[in-house]
Amino acid sequence: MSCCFGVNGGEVKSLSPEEAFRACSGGVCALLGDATTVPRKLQLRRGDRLDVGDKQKLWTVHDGVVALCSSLADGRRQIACLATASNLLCAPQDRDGLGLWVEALAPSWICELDISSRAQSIAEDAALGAELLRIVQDQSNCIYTHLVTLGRLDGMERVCLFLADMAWRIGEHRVDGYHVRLPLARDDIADYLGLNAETVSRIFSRVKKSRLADFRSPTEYVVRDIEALQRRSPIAAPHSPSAAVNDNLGEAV
Amino acid sequence: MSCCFGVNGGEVKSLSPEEAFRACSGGVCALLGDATTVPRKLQLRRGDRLDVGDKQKLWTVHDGVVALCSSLADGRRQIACLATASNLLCAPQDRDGLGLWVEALAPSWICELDISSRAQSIAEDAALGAELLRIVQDQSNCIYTHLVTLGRLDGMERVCLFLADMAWRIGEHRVDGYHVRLPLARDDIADYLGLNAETVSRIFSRVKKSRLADFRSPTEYVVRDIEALQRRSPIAAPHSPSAAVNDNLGEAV
DNA sequence: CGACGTGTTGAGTGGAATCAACTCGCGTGG
DNA sequence: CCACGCGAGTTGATTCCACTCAACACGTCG
Repeated sequence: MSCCFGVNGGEVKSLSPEEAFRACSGGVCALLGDATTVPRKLQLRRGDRLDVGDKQKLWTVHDGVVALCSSLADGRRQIACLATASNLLCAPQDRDGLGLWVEALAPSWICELDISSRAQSIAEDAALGAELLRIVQDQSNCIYTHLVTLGRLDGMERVCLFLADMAWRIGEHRVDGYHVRLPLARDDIADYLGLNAETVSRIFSRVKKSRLADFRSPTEYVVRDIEALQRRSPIAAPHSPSAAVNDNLGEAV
Repeated sequence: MSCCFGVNGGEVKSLSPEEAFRACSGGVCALLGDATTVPRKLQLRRGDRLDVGDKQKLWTVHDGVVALCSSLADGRRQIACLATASNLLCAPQDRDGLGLWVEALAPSWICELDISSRAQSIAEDAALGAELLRIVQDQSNCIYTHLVTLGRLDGMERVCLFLADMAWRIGEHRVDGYHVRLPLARDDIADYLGLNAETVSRIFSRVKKSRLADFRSPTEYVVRDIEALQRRSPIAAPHSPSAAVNDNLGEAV
């Protein structure tokens, strides 16, 4: 079996099936992978896209940031879901008028599993089905929360929620607060939050001025009081400890 | 087993277990219901709410309009998902800071199935798990599309999408076009579309003026050219024939 | 009849988008 | 070494869309 593949022109590290399978032999991959369904381990550069197509696929993010994206005919883009290290991602089915793909927003390592070929197993193996159900539900929860964010929060609330969430997810917790290296560009943040890049930048400035977060550089910020940041948004960050019941952290890998 | 229940003060028709089971013996209810898991058939009035709680529940809408709602502490409400006759509804798990409930937006008949007690069966019965997976995925698709709507469509686009969708779902197709009796109030439409009631009303007026739909009364409109209405939105209506692949119409009941 | 709920319309405001100018860091090449 | 171009981010001026608040229209029901 050949294991070389190109991803929209991106350079993708290729592994032998054995390496790939060994590389990701925990969690879902262990449960779903077998001799015929080998997880593809992919190295993605920022901007690399993976087609969703009509196959049922599953992605495990090992490093970086990967997003579930759609775009309209005129180019408007909306990011529905962000996945960082150890998160799982699964895609809804493509719909008319809605392009749908998975995109790396930063250099990333991910593991792709095409479970279409396992349809038979899923129909027969209850444990497999239950695990898949849990994964789809987790993602559905995540999208649900984000829907409310887009429908009812204003710019400041969305940005504070985002900054707090990123601090929980990828921040380094030191004595003086959470240190975060933002791996996303302003455009990407804007497309995730349903805003535009200039507005995001402006709100970042307001956040800095109000001392809710301290931007050391365009891609680095420090949050001294994450509770205060949280309180600026009426919704709890999906990955905060208090909301951790439903996330899929720690069960992926 | 007692089968009398009150729903937030609403008058709820009570049926004997036998009646209830017989009333909804097709589709999911047949698959999931058994002697111990009897579907509750409920009659709801506009405004009646069903708690989601931490149980895994499933609702089949037989008549009316039922919505999946959340609200923020300050009262802002967002409707994530609308279900009309023969649609299925399942709820994500409740999350911090996000109230979550199922609400009838019009007088409705629904069937509620608490499948928590069947957890064991789900873990063992692959067919059951696969069916549940399909249901959750369908709903996830629906929420996903709506997320993009809220994130990237302007008021006019959202309203035209909504009007076209309702025409497909509950409109009566006559020679002169689709005749629709809107079962939702302006407030509810607004909370679904992430707008406010006055804005919805204003846009309805614009739609009428531009002849995309003809409002005969506040709750009745006729769409002569539904394709033209569709084209005003960059997203296809989830329940239009062209997007029907993913809906759950016809498989419920 | 008047009260009430629901929907419509208008005036004014505010928040985010658009368009444009500018800064900054970085890599390239003269 | 510096000039230059380039991409990313910031900031300002202006516009536009949707929200807020308020008044009014309409149908229903006591």
